[in-house]
Amino acid sequence: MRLSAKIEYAAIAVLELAQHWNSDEPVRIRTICAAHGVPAGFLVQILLQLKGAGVVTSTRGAAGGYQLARSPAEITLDDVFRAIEGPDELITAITAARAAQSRSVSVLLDAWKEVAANETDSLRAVTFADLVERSRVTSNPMYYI
Amino acid sequence: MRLSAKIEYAAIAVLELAQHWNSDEPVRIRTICAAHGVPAGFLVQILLQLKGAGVVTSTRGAAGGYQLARSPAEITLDDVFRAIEGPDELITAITAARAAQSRSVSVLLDAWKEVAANETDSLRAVTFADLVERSRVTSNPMYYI
DNA sequence: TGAAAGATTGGTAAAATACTAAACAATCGG
DNA sequence: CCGATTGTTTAGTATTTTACCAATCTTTCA
Repeated sequence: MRLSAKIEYAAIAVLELAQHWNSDEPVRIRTICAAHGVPAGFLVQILLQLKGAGVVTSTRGAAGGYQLARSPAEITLDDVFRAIEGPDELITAITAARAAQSRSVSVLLDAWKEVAANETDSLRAVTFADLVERSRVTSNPMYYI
Repeated sequence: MRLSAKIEYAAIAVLELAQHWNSDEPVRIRTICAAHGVPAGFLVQILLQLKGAGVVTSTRGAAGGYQLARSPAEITLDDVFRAIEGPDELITAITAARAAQSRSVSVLLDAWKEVAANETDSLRAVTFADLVERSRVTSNPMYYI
């Protein structure tokens, strides 16, 4: 389980948007950067990718910004992961290429696939509504509206 | 779940050694390369790393080579993973650094850790004895002594 | 002693990562 | 309609990681 900075920032950004889900006003990139110290230029790319994957929507112009494309309950860590990393496939490229030649390597390939499937399951198990809820129930001196 | 070529080769090599577990003779690098098309120079490094992690042992000199350090039943995919990638920690470096400042990010950190723990569990669930066994029970026209 | 194996060191080309910068386009308040 | 404010797009780049190769050294056994 290796997380790139890009994915970590993406999750932080989506979580921030999830906390503003009740508000109608879109959240500006600048706001997210200020809140979590994410490099602004980098976040631009990340949000564009999330938008391309249908996770967030954007509003242009003054008073513009980003919002979640759907309810936080319908967005999982897996959605963010796939938006940034692309599909789960072709990751075991070397093993897959040799599986046809060797019975034992093909068994190994199946094992890797099983592990990957498990990972997807546990990423799907976590919604951003969960995360928002968890951060509320624990004692927290800070409020958002 | 991203697998580097290094990890894939490592797993293939360990599996090859697992299949020779009954034999007393160590397996040469050249043999593994010939069997699975692993780049020889690269495999040298990989086996050294596996040796450093205590997964394999080596015998120098003529008729030397590599062997598993313990029974295939006691070696899991997780062992290979950790040997190559290092410990599971500090992978969520960015999120971890910001967790102290923000309640919500700290909740996110916990979620990432949970996913990582699940991955470790499923990697630990697969032993190389399992893999050898699976490759035997399925119909296979090729034999290894 | 000399061939055959691993051990160690040092490199390196290519790709990925983690950004930065700048010009562009859309929106809205006045 | 103007201009400030926001997102959009494209291009570039420094750094790091990846995936190796090569050469030299050390150990072992016949």
